[in-house]
Amino acid sequence: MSTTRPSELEKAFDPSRFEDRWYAHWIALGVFTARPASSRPPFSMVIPPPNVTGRLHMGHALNNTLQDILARWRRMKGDDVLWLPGTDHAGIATQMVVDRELAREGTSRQTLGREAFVARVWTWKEEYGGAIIAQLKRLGCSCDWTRERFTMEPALSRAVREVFVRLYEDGLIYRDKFIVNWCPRCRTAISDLEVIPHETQGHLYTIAYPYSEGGGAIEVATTRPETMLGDTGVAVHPEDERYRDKVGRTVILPLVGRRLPIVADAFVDRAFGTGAVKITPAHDANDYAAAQRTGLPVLVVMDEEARMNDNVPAPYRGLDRFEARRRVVEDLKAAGALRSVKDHVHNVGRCQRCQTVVEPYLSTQWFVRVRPLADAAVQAVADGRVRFTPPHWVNSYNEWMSKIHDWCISRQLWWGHQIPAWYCDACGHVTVARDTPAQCAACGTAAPWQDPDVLDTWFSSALWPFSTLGWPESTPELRRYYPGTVLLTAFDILFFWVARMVMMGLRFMGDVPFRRVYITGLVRDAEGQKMSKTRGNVVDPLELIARHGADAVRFTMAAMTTPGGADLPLSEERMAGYRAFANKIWNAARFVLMNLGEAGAAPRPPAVPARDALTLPDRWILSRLARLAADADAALSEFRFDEMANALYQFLWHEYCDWYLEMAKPHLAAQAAPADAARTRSVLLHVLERVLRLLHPVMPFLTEELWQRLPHEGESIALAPYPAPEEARRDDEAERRVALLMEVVGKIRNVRAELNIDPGRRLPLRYHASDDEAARTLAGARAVLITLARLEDAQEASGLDGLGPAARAVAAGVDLAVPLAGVLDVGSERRRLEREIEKLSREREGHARKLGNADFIGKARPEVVEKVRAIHRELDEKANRLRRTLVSLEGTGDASP
RNA sequence: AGGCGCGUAGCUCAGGGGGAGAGCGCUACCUUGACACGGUAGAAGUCAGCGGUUCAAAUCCGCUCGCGCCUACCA
Repeated sequence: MSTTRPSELEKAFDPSRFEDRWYAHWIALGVFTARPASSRPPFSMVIPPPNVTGRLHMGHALNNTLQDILARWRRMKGDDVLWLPGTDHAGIATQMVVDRELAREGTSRQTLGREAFVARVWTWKEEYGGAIIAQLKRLGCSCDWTRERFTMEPALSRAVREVFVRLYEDGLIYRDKFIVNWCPRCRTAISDLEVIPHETQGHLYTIAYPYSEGGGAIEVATTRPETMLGDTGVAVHPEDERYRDKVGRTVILPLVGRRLPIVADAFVDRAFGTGAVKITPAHDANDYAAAQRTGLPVLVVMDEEARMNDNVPAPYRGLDRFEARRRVVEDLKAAGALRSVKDHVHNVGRCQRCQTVVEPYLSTQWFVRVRPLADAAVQAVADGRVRFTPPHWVNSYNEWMSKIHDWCISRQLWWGHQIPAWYCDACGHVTVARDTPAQCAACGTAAPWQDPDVLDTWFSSALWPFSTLGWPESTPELRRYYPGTVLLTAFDILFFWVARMVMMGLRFMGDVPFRRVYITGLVRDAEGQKMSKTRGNVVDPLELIARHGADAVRFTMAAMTTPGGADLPLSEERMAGYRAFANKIWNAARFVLMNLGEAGAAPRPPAVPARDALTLPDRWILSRLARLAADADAALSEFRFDEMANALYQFLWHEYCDWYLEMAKPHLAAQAAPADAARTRSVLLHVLERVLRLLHPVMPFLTEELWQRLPHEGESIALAPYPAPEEARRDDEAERRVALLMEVVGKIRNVRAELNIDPGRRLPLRYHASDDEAARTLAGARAVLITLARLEDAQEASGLDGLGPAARAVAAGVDLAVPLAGVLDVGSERRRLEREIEKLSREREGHARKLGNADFIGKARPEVVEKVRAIHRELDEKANRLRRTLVSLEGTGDASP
């Protein structure tokens, strides 16, 4: 970095000129690198690992901005921050990407074979997989890139295997034949969470199954008539009078001719449909369970792509399930077995990834027995080892945990952690081991074959908080940074990820993976619609960064984050507003630099004098700064990103720029005393330098660029301390007196605007202060008053009668008059005063009512009563003074046109 | 079917027993040597509705009405 500081900034702020440069600077300095050997308190977070195939979307922009704010804030506060980044291998998504690539080349995964395919995926990952990492850097994320992790790298794969083996040995992982959610397009099992229910207009078909011995038929209802080909029974409720005598008899399955027993099982809802249910054990989870209970046989009638297999009559073999449905319905109709077809709205589960209708399918899979893990995870939240913000998410968490089913973790994919189980053809033994076994653990036969399936990507993500720190080794990092301080993510992966990390952390580390979970809402479009490719309303954060700068994007995310965790409707207008804010700061700094004089060349900021040597505005802005420093820090401590952002916005724009800079101007003018100017510069610089530091966690690039141009100590603002509030600078008197000054200026500006007086015209001011503090304030700030209100002079008078035509106003303890001989329109002035009196009276009314209520006087807290009295007194007194003015105005009509 | 959340200015949202707030937008005026990505002044609200508690309710409680979201094996 250059050590020279150009004294003048470009007129407009242009983030593209410096963002990349400062990011490189931070990396070169090692600002983001955690120091496990440091004696500072650790602060740690793991990034929610984005898919290695992923591109940065607004959700990433939101939660990584918030994490970065915390990381930079804690780092400046002196913590040893570890923000650990990385990506996950995204089994299905990545396999699909490479599948497509192969298809374009006219080949396929099957042609290549497994080993070559996996090698090909790695090649793809090396070439394209890191895109999102570069995008996070564009956002300014201060992750420790020296510790970047990937779920498929050897160390993390080892952790996955270790966990699998231990859970298996503890009986918490088992292999079983069960109905799973099967995606016929992805040709793999998926977990309950990956099935998205879609409300769908379908049909309820009622079909007659004739009794074998004749004498009518039993009617059953179904939404999936093609499954009848796999029926092995009919069930009724054991206490259903209608069917009591039918249990034990048999019916003939239409189109197939198979004889099906009628069984009794309490799962049947007597009120639904006909009260009799066809049982298709291999293609429905409830039916499978019922079949297990009643001993009905199980018949699989579809293949892995959901085409009817050879277990169905010849005409249906090879048909896709939906084609089979049409044919079955047609044939049933022709056979006279179809009794009715009714419109029926029901939920159809679709594959989260490809939208294909999920088929409940009987297959052999690996499962995690989650009940014991879930119970422990619920307990950890109940006793406060993990705290949620906002807290209402605990309800959802608990409810999900209480209804949880075993987790199907095997996937019929090639890209992922292959399941460490080996089968022996000789004796049938299953060997589950950390290392590839040379022989069967039971019979010693050589070379058992490994299960071809891989594990759910979320299985490895669940280990992320400790696998990334070196587990199962007890590394210094693991001992120092586990559990994490905070985990920050959106609510949509609360169950997928957060809940599972808590379970695994408790199981394998004996403690929760993080103390605090901060859950954000989802970023939506400006109309509040969820962003999706199909809607075409996806906003690319990188384009926003290009248009407004990373700092404006980040500030928007922070300012829009609500404490209730509500969704964020993204408004580009608002973002443009925050870019304007960045420009405002840029120009405030520009002003300061332009007025620096030789102080600009000093290596460090000049010291600010003690209170006695300061002007009222100096004392005021320093007091406001002290308050801001305390408020911003407190806000971040409570995850109130919005409050922190708004406090900074308010201070910088409306206090520092609107008032302090303006009040400083007369002190910097050529004719001002050198000492006066020097003191003013010291305050200007001091406040700016500190507020840049307070702002740095949200707007890292802009603050670095400006800070480097000011006199400063250190190599980066990212390494500068977060300013502690300077309690000694708190100054209630200065705040009170400047408030009066602002009120007086406001009144005069109001007079000017409402009486349509040329903004450039300098006005005379006469005032009468009825209390000593007000008199001292106005006299002491005469130059300021003249500048801010554009006056020609400001003179105190013992009374304001006899001035002739003058616009009049009142502030707290001060009467104001702007003599306007020859200009004042008495009619306008009268109307203006009447409006003002009216406003004051309306405000006064509510207070008067309270004071007239004996119960209020008697029961309200005394300080409240006193406050209401004071307000009432002030409003009353102001209104009275204006009324007297109004009366005196009646005598002066000379300037009326 | 259960659960959670939300209805405050035109829009997006803070606030949460004691003078209704912010940003953007809107109106009028203004290129004043930091900034027109700017300045000054202003208009704008039955705090969804009804009832209750309280001296006092936008705020606490109950009900109603709207709107979201999550969970669930209704064939």
